[in-house]
Amino acid sequence: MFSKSCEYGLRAVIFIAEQSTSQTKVGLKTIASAINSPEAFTAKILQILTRNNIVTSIKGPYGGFMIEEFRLKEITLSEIVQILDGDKIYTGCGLGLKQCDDKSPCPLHFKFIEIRNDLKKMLEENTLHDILFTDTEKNIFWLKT
Amino acid sequence: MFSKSCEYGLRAVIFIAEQSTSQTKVGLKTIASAINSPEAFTAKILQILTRNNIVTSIKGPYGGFMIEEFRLKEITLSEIVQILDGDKIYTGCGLGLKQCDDKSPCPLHFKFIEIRNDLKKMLEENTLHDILFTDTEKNIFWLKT
DNA sequence: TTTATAACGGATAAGTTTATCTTTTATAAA
DNA sequence: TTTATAAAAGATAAACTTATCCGTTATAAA
Repeated sequence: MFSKSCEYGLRAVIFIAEQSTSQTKVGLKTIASAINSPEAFTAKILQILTRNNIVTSIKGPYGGFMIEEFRLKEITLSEIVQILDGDKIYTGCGLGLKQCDDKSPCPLHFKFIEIRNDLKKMLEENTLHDILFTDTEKNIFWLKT
Repeated sequence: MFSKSCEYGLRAVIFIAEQSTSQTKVGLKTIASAINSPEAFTAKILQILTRNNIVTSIKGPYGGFMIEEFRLKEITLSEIVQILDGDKIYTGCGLGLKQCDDKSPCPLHFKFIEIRNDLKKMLEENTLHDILFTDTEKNIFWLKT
């Protein structure tokens, strides 16, 4: 569904968001080991997310990554996916055709948009805050592994 | 969503299916140019689909690819996708976690399976016959381009 | 039986994504 | 101000996907 970059990126952001709720800034090593991702590669992804104002980075000793609290209710999963994977997941034809739309649809077109719109809607509707505070206890598990 | 291989494969199969309804066997060149895909690469994909009994191939002069009529109502999009892309699209976690399931779900788990199940259902419910004979006139367009 | 045709199969190349390494830049604390 | 620390940035490598090339095999028609 998503690229590796995007998967790591989502995991990293969710982890950082979790920590940020207790004002805790986290470093790269901590993040990578928590979400089980390759460190250097994760660093690259975090750079992109920093440039795109999803996370805030602080250099130097006691530095690390964080997300400002008020941002938790603003940032949607959709934004993160768009930054890391572009919008091919939203706009592309299921069969990879360039000239496929409502007017001249491929054989799968209408069946596809339905599902894609659901995905899009889900990603747009869920902010980091939603992810952290729905399901309460369940969603911490993956930090432990 | 799908890999290039899978996109080309789906297009090729749908095209061959279309031609097969009028007992017409089609060659590689015809297929590749009809669906606008690289010839040699498409050949590889058709080999896989032949080995997996999706299409039937006939070698030699007047040879080509076809799908037996009774198979049109048996072959689902799901089968084709599984052969070409495996089942990562059905089974993988949205965040790429290995240990993610109903028992210990990642933060996106339940929101994800819903959409993935819809996709799965759609692919499983649609046979080649369905693709060819719903939407009638609309679905021929892409042969012309 | 020979010839031409078209799919098959193996090897190889190009392109992209994933991943690592090394140097630079910023900054907090001594 | 110096030192240690941690992110940023650039270069490079490994792995995978996409794509092409070429010799082999099967087969229909002459």
